[in-house]
Amino acid sequence: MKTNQTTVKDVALKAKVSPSTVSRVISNHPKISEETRKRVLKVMDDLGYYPNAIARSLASKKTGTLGVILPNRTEDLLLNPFFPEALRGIIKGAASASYDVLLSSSTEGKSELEIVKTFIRSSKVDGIILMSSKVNDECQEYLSSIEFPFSLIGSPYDHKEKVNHVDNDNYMAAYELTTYLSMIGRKRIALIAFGATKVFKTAGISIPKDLAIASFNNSILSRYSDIPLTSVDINSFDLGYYSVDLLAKAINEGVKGRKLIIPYEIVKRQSTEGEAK
Amino acid sequence: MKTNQTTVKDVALKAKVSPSTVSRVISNHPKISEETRKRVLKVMDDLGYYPNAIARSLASKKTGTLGVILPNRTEDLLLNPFFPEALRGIIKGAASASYDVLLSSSTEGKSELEIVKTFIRSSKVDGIILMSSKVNDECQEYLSSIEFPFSLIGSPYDHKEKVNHVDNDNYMAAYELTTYLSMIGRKRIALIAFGATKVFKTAGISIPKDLAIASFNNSILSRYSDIPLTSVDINSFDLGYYSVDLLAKAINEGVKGRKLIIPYEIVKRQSTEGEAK
DNA sequence: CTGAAAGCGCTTACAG
DNA sequence: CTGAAAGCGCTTACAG
Repeated sequence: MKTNQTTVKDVALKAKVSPSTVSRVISNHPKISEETRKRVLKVMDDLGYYPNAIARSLASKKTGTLGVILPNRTEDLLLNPFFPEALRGIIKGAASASYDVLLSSSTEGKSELEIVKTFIRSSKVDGIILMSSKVNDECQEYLSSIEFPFSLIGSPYDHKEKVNHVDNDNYMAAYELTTYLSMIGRKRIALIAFGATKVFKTAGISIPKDLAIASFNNSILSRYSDIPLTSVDINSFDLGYYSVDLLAKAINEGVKGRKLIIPYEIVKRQSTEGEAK
Repeated sequence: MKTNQTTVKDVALKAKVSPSTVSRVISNHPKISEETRKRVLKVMDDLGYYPNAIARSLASKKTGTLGVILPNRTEDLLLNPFFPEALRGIIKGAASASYDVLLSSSTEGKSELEIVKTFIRSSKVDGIILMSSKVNDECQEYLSSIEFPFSLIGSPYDHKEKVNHVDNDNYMAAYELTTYLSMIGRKRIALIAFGATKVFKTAGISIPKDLAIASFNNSILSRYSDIPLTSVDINSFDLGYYSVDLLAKAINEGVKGRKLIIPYEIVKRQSTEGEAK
């Protein structure tokens, strides 16, 4: 491994300026003459210089990193396309806002709250994204109480007026779905558990003839299921992407209590085809 | 937000020792008397002190962070259970080895190699995990050339003797699967693309009567598919988990070219049931 | 076993 | 527009 990385000092020396000036060029300070900027940039390039992020963090008290806590349960991560998709959105959003993403998940030994606290107390992140809202969520509580920048995917269980969050209009989605089902002549409408299609199949109930089925979240399963399921696509990628947007605003502008509604989309498939018999 | 965090200095003052001693207590230095250790620990607790990870990194040149680069393609992330599962394994392994995980993915603007370089040059990570091996992988090439600690999930495309990697014995798995299929009387065996079951269904070919199908990777789809697919479970979680193990050894002991074989498991399901007709 | 001192590589008021 | 100086919060030889 190569050691002795080149530093601002090396660049300063070779460019015949002070380290302060090099630093200002790095951070795109406006009051640098075009001439010196170019010269410094050239030297940086010649020397293959790249700023040390850790040193920058320590001096500037900004880490350029966002903390994300993943759920610990396998099923959630695997069966639910929300997590990988939202994570993709977060990574993308973070990249476009020049942030890195620090990931963790609760373990046997550590609760989500403990991870959040560790992230913050060790000064590793500028802000935190909570990927799922829970009732009595201690993370929401804690982050609110110390006023640490964070944003939430989902609906805050409390203090809605203070918590930044992105969400779908689930009420409207359910309403629209119900309306659609009743419009095609369906009378009895219920919300059920995944896996139900197999049960119905075993019980000799035909879908969509005897029973129309629709699901939330547009999972891969709804798409590739024996009978493709009508589903509400909640747009997980965007939920993730815009949660970063909100968090960045919370960090940089002190934004609080902002709410962003991500449009959903009802994807009609075979499971609700045709009229009721 | 609370500012002015308590520092080693505060602790030192109150515990009537030097900052050096506090630092040694933090890092569990062996040559500290039990007495002072206890005293310092008590003060740390009283003051709610928590070491600043950034400052530690800068001084010690260790970040306590592992870099992971995710693929950029949606399909991979969603359809392939490997990624979320392996990621879960990585996070778990990292947690148990006291590492954090820094995540990124290539974007339109940035290649995987550029991300790797940025991670390293900005001193943000101690090591890197490559989640998928590619032919002519420039990341493998680069990391090998600068001798930066990394481990690979999959088989190195080159320099096998130098690259730490975890992998399945895919050759053996394919062999075993083929043997199994031929044992149940199947004559013509082929490797096909996902989505094939629908095509066969449409074409009026019955599974497993006319055709037995088996798949690699034990995806959710194979489990919940109309006709559940026999599949090779490659144990993605373990692949992730042990890639961290290997990486930690690379970082701390300079281990190179170590290879770890993760056992696979053939999960027999309906798609290969019964004898050929 | 413990401390004083220097240093990690930046940033940022302050002054000019 | 630029520089000198102090500081961010730790760690680590070195010396005792």
